Amino acid sequence: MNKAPKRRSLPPEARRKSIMDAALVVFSEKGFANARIEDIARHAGIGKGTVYLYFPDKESLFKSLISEALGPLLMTAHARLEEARLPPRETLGIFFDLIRTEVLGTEKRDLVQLMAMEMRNFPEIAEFYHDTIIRAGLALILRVLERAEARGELRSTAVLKVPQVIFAPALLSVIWNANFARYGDLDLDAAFDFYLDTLFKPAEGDAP
Amino acid sequence: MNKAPKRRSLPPEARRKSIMDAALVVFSEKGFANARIEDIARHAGIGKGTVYLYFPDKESLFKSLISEALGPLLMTAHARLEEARLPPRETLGIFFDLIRTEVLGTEKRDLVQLMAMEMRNFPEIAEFYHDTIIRAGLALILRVLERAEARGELRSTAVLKVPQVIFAPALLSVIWNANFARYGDLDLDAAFDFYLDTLFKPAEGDAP
Amino acid sequence: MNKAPKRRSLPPEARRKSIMDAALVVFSEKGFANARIEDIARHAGIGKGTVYLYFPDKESLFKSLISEALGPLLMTAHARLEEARLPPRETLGIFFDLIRTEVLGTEKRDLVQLMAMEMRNFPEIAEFYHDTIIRAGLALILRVLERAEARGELRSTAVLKVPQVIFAPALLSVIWNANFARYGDLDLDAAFDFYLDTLFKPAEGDAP
Amino acid sequence: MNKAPKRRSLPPEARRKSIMDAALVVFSEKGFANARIEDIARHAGIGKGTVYLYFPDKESLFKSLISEALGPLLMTAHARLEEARLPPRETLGIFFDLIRTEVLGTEKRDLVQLMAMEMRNFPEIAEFYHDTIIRAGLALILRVLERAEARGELRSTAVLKVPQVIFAPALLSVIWNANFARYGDLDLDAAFDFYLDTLFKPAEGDAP
DNA sequence: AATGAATGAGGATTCATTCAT
DNA sequence: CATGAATGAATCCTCATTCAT
Repeated sequence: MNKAPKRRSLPPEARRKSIMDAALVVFSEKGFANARIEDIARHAGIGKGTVYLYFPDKESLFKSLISEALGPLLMTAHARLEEARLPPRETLGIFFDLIRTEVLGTEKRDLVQLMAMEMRNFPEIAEFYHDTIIRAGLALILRVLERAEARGELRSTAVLKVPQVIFAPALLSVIWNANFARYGDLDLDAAFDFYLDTLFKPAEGDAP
Repeated sequence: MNKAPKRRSLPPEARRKSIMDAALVVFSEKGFANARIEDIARHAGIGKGTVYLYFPDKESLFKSLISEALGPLLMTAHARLEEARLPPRETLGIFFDLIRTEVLGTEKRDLVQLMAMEMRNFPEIAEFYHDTIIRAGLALILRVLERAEARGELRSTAVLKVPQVIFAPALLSVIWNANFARYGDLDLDAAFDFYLDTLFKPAEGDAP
Repeated sequence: MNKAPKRRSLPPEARRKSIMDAALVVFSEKGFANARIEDIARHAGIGKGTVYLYFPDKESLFKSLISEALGPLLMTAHARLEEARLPPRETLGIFFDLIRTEVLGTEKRDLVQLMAMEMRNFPEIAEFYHDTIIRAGLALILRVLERAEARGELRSTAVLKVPQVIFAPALLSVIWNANFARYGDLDLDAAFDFYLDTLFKPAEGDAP
Repeated sequence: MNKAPKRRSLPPEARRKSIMDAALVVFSEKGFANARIEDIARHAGIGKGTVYLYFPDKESLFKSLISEALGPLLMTAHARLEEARLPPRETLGIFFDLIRTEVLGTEKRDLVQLMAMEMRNFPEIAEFYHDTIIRAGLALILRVLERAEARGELRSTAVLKVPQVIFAPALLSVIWNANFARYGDLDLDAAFDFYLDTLFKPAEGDAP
């Protein structure tokens, strides 16, 4: 005569994943402070208490979300860009494509937006993100730019002092779409094209 | 049923201002949700209840902060840029200077950061900001870019489809400095130089 | 060069009265707990602090209101009823008339309603009211009823055990009109007629 | 960011009931405005927050209290009086008995007192109460009185214009006992007897 | 393991009261 | 005398967290 039919579906790792998926949705929509654990649980189709079997508290859930999802990001990029020894312009083109398809085109976009919103409140996240992703990403980009400079293809050396600016359009896009989508989307392709068009001189030997 | 010490002082407008100043500090540091009215009051050197003599509630205080400080921003820019019929590149240079000195160099920087953080939670603010500042700002920039294009000075016409990208470095700077300042400031001058260098062709008749 | 034009109109006793008038209005409308001192002050056309020059606190104001207005009530009645040695039925008729014109027809009606509402929260008021008004009023009525009984005019001696019931229609009227006036007023005249018609037998020697 | 002991126990409907019981006690004692949710919780032997699991806010709790307890009141009366086609005097006698045993003799008495106190502040309650109870009650009584009149048993037809007066002794009793019990209870039996004795003529054919 | 009822710390807001002007 | 800006105690309500089932 069992009364509570105790669901027992997902294996633990999958359950953990489904909670993080739900958390991404809810945190993205409301921000950390306004997201209620109960909402996340409901989204994941589980009870409130269950969340605490997988994460010690709300903050941990949030931090896990950020680090586990954004961590692997650069791996791919790095590998793919380093191996192919393409001309800088093509390399950057591929990089932009990666950003577009691997981040902005997926729900990871929401994570980036979340980070921009909440980093201020979670310095450890900022630190983790900086040490793990930013630093490596900037180094990666910087190497490409320096190669371009070495080949005399860089139109302005100023960019070597702010490699971060390469990420500006992506950041802009995330923030714009999160807040102003209803007034018209931002044309990300145009933004990337603009960068590619202006950053590099035409390939050697092209028309003057 | 209460006691109550006392303290008379500031004229009402000054008091209101001092509350908004304190609010900017506290909201910037903690974000809207984590800022306690009592903190703001203490920062302003007044009692909790006094805040409510000047603002009906926490949200109003926040919104007033945003709208009263950012509202007048574009006025100046617009006036100054339109009157001076300078070449596009110079015009944009002045514009960047304005951003640097009037926004990023002042505490308004914190407001922009606050907006980027909280707009998601306050759609009315996003709307107000879009209608009041963004739209006008984009139109302003677009006119400059189109003038440049008409003069054949634009290196890539792609930017005409995303005038927002002109603001990307400023946004990046705000977010970077808010979160990663301790890892080294972002070189905003270099970013602006980079834009100016690559956006425009050398003036007509210059050396090839 | 005076800046504040310091009003200085009413003499102190009149000022005190005007505050109590305002208090009656506001307390009646909102009840003690929901009435704000500031509302009362505004009603009286004075500043908030001025109220405290005449009453030490909100509760005192309320109590003064009750006791000073209801206190003198019975004086009149007593005097008028005792002196005129009319038959009981006429005496009670006059008494009902007094209630109608001196209480229910004036703003004192609101005071009675206020009392019915707030006595529970102010036992001292209940005590004062009981000792000052109720006891005397019941004694007065009881004497009339006993005179009627002595003359063999009382239809039921049960009323001698609950003289309070003589006041029931007045109380009912106050509460009904305070809460249900919009659904139609209560016919107070009919209620008093009903009492007079049923309480007493027809005068001695009348037709069977 | 919180701790939390525990305690499991009552089934939900019982828990809800226990909160309403506690609420009746506390609201009756202090009135709506002065009752603290925490007091009610403590009375019910539960934590503050638990109240909010069963009622969205203080006002809802109060309104539920009123409507759920007083709503069913008339059902009984109506049924019992209509079915038994007794003479008017007996019918009214039964009605008074019902009031005495079903209302004044139970804690519902406190509810009536609460209503008399708070209706002013909650017009919706007044409306609900009027539409649900009062109207039906008055119609019920009126029918009895009219039957009496048709049978020539009514001593004064004035009562047909204020059937509310039939409830006056009950109301008086509630208010008296709530406020002046310590000075001696009101003799409710005498009051009802008085009404029954005077309202109706002796049954037809009795001695003159 | 999973649940959700129960808890109480935390923070927004109100308003009686004081007192500098 | 009069004023109303300033104060902070008091209370409602939310929601992260716990734990009996």
